[in-house]
Parts: sequence; structure tokens; C-alpha cells
Amino acid sequence: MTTIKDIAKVAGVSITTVSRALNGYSDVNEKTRQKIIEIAKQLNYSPNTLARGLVMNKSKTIGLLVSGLTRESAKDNFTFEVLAGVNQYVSEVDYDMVLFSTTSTKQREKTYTQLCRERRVDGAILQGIRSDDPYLQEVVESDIPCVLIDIPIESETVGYVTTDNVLGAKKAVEHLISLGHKNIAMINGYSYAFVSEQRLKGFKEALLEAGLPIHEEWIADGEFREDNAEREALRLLTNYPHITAFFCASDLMALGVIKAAKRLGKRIPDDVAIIGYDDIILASYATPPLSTIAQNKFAMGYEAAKLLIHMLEGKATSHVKILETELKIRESTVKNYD
Amino acid sequence: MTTIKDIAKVAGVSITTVSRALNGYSDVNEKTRQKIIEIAKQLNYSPNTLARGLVMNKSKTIGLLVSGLTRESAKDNFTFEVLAGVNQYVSEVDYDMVLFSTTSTKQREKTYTQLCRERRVDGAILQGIRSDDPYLQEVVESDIPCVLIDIPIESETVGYVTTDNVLGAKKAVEHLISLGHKNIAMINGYSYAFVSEQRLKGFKEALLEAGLPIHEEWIADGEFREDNAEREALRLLTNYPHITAFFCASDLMALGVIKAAKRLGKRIPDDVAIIGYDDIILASYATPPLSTIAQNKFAMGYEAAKLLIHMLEGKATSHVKILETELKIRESTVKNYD
DNA sequence: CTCTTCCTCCAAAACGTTTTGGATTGTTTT
DNA sequence: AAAACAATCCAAAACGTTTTGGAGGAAGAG
Repeated sequence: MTTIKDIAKVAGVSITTVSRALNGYSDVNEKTRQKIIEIAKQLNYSPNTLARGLVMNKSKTIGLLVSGLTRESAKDNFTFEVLAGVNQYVSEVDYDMVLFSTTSTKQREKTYTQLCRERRVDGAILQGIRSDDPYLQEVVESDIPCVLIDIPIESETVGYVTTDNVLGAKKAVEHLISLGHKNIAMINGYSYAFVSEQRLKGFKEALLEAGLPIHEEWIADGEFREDNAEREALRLLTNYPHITAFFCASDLMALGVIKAAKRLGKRIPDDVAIIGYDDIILASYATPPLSTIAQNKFAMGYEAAKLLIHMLEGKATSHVKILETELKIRESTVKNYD
Repeated sequence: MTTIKDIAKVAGVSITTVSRALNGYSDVNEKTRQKIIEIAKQLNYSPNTLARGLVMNKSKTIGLLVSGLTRESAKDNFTFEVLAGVNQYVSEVDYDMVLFSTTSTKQREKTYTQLCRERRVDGAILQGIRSDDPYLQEVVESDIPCVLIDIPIESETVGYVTTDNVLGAKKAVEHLISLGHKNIAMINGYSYAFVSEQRLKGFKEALLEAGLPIHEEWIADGEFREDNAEREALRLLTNYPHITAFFCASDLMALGVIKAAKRLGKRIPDDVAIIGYDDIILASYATPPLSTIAQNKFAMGYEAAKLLIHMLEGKATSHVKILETELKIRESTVKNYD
């Protein structure tokens, strides 16, 4: 493996000059620079980022901390798309990304700060962690720059990117209302996700603004799981047969509700209309295709990486990025749409 | 940020002793070791992996080189599941994983070797690269340990993990034949994927062994794309109406074929049976649910990482791992299955 | 009492960079 | 002709580890 030392020897200059030549400093003669560059190319030189990182005290590497990168999480490809977005920006600006996946057990072994410092990441992006997660507290207290996805916490060193979940939920429910639905149930996600709170808020606001009553007993916790949502929907549809529409805090749960409705012999959307949240791939392939509030997960990853790296380089003006959502109307709410 | 120097000062010993104490060498008194460990904990010490990597000349980091980590590739979650598998093993043995995503344009800028050496990865896993890819040649020539997924190349420094694609394809086609199909078409992937060759081979073998003729004109190239497969299937079904079954080299293409069949008003599986390959998430959610040859993509990633790290640590006995596939029968081939 | 051996410890070198603070020219200004 | 300046180069320190080759002393063997 060739080093700048080797280049220096061949070129007959000092290693200082090689370093400065390769890094574009002005205090080296253009002729020697060309010679050095030529030699570097011939010797097939590539700089040792470890050595560089050691002396510069930064690695040009960010960590992506996701929770639950498991076989099962592949269904909602949320994590994957965020990852793809992060990767996109990171590679545009010549950073590296290292992936950490945490589980609740793992968190007891190693703290967030340890993880980041040991791996010498300059900053981190956190996705999918819950609001009761031990990491979260640590993140805010540590001095490692970090960007949260879908968790609205802001400080000197932490920023976040999210969508307006209140508005998104409102758009979904208003869509149902505009179709004439008056008896709308909601399957929410677990309460230790910030988005659940907000989507619930949007749900209630939409009802209130339309002058509809809020039935607390029509709001169930599906824990963001397909099977739980199915079970809850079965229960609701059986106990409260006048429900004609469901707003679900995730598409995966909406798929569960579809199953429940089908099992009870209800026609969708005639007997019961269903709208989800996220716009996962499965949504458009479901039968019937699922109406939903689309979030651009790729963009969320991209913007998170952008924000983080701007923060690292001291050129971030704001620490917050709110993205748009979009109502996608498909056949689970409107028959023969298209 | 505390270093071993700080610990040494507090403990009143040399940095050598601290290093050796923390790394479990035997030539340090158990009492001093405990003292040092205690101090390290108090000072919140975490080792600088850059410095360590520099002197040890290895980073305990592997690179995962995937091609086409884009928004679109989320549909077939192949990449994601492999990634999850790699991540799983890597974190079990306390390595790190850094993700590189390549595009054909990017490959011209930076060579594989440069990429690996610059980022100081100890080895790499390559997924999704094509057989005509400039990288592939380089990989074999370079001395960086590497594991290929679904590309059977083996050498001192390169191994691979794959499934038996010939057998997998045979199983699929034999299933169709066992259902009485005699006129079976195939939608293959592009030819610069090794798996396409092999699945084609399996397809032909199955036909031959059953004494059925091979109609070359019934074999189309869907380029692993849903839309292309749909177009090709439309063409085949129109031109050769006696075709009663399709074997597709990927589930995504099978979904395209389903669309084509539906568009022509054919009933599935009564008029035309369809079987795919991969078992992507969408397969079980399709209408009708898609029969397929399942590959355990998570396991492929896991085994690839395992193999690579064994190679790195000199304890790999073989450089090859072949995984099993499994025939999953669903309603696209057999009515009311279950 | 001397010679080994074992147990603990340590100083210094090494890894490959970047950066600091000059040194050496040659050229221009006064 | 002296002084100031610009251009080009370099030696040495620094980053935080691991490893090498001992040093010093205590205990056991003869």
C-alpha cells in the first residue's frame, strides 16, 4: 500500500509538500504539483482515511441508527427508503454512512454516545426510535450532532425532519367526510410514537371542524401491526356496526382492517371505506388498492442527511425540516377511481 | 474526549499498561487491571477506532456494495433483506458495516479497489452487480477479500453465496407440469445476470425430463421489470394462445404477467397459471397470491457476512455457500389453495 | 550466595496523515 | 545596497493507539 512517503521519495520532495500538493494548497509550485499528482496516479495511491481522520479529528462518516432492522420490518419499507435517501445525499457530498441497528436489549449494553464515539462518526441520524427509548434522552444530552426523524426535538446539536402529521391526518379524515361518512373510527399506532399523538390530534380536529362527535370508544390501538389492527377492526365493526369508515395511522394497519372487513363480508368501499397512512408499496397492490396519505420517505432520508451535514459544517440556518404529505385516493375509499 | 493517556495519568501507570490492561493481556496485575478498568469507566472512556485501525492495519469494518439503491428498487426488497442479514451477523461479531451504493456512472469515477482502500474496509460484500460490470473484473484481480452474492466466482480472496437456481427453476416448472400444464412459457431476466442463465437452464431441463418440447419463441426477456414482463406476456399470450402457464424469473415480472393475463380477460389459474421467483413481500399480497420459489434473502446476507468475516480471520474452510430454496404454492397456480 | 525464572511494568517506535512555524531562495522596493 | 516581500519548500510535532524489547524486583533452585 503506497503512502505519501513513497510519493515523496519518488518525487524527491518532502511529505509536507506531497500532502499540500494533493490537497490543493497554493504554496506549492504548479509544476511540482503536477509531477506529484502524476506519481500518485502511477503508484495507485489512495489516502488512508484512518490516518487523516485521526489527525483531523473527523471522519466524514455519519451513522444511521435504525431500530428494528429485521426481516419483518421489510413489509413497511419505511426504513429502507429512508436509508436510500440518506445514502443518496451522503454519496453526493462524499461522506460515508455506517449503519447501526439497535434493539432494546442492545441499548443496555452500549450507550448511544459510546457507539458514536467509538465508531468516530461525526454525527448521526436516528430513525424509528420510540419516545420512551433510553437513547432519546442521551441524544439530547450528548454533544454529538444528530438529526431525528419524526421526533420533534431541537437543540444546539439536534435537529429533526418530519411531516405535518396533524395536517396529514386531517386531510385523510376530511376526505372521508367529503364522501359523506359520519361514523369514522380510527386505528392508531402505539402511543410512544410522536406521530401517533399527532395523527390522533388531526383526526379529532377534522371531526370537530365538521361538527361530528368524537367517539373515544371508536379509537383503537393497533400498535402499528397488521394483525392487531385486524383484530381491533373486527371488534369495532362487530360492536359498532354503524361505523362506515376507518382512518388508520399506518398502511400496514389499514391492510389488517381490509382483512377484517372482508372477513365480515363487508364490501369496500361501499360498506366500509378505509384510508391508511404512509403509502407503502403494498398499498397500491392491495385489493382494493388503498387510499392513503403519502409521505416521501426517500426525501425524509435525503433531507435528514442534508440537514445533518449542514449542521456539521456549520452552515445550517435552521435545524428543522417539515415535508409535505399528499392525499392519494384509490379504491378503498372511492369506487372505480381512475 | 478521554484517551488512554488520561487514564494512565490518573492511574499512575504507563499508557502501555493501560492498553494491555484494557485488552486483556496477562502481563498486568489483576489489581491494577481492575483499577484501570474502574478509572476508564469513570472517565467515560471509549477507544478511538481510527487510531487503533491505523496501527493494527485493519478497521473491523466491511463494505456492502450494492448497485441501484434507489427509490424504485424498494419494490423488490431484495437489497433490503440482504442488508438486514448482513447487518445482523456483522453486529453479532462486533464489526461495522458501511454502505456503498454504486451506479454505472459512478464506477467510472472511482474504482472498486480505490473505494475499498480509501474507506479502509477489511473486505466487501457485493450485491446486485451485473456480470458485465467493470467492477467484477476488478474484484477478482484485487487482493481485497470479498464475497459475491449470486455470482459464482471463487479464488484465493473471493467467495460467494447463492442458491441453486437451476434446481429452483426446475422445482417451479415441475410444479406446473404436475398440474398438467404442457405449454409453458418463460419470462426471463436480462442475460447479464448469472441467475438468468441458470434459471433458464432449469426451465429447459425440467421440460426435457418431462418429455416436453422447448419452444424458444416462448422464452422472452423481461429484464426483471414488471412493465416489460407485462408487455412480453401480452405479446406471447396473443401470438400463442395455447400457452397455459408462465414461469417467471422474478416475482416482480410475475406481477406484470398477472396484469397482462387479467387485461386479456384470462382467469388465473384456470386459463393461465403463473409462478414467480424470489418470494418478495408483494407476492403474498397479490391478487391472486403468487406461487413462487422462495429464497431466504436475509439468510443470504447473513451467510455472506459470516463467510467474509471468516475469510478475514483466516478460518474459512470453504469459500462457497449454497442455500436452499423452497416452493411456495399459492393461488396463482392452484385454485383455493389452503 | 549466586543464578534462573517469573511477574509486572514501561519507554519508545510505529501507523499515515495534517499542520505549524520557519528556512531558503529570488525578486521587488526604497 | 539594504530591506522588504513573495514564492516555494521542509522538519518536526501531533493525533491515539498497539507492540517490541527490555528493566526491575521477587521468588525459587542449586
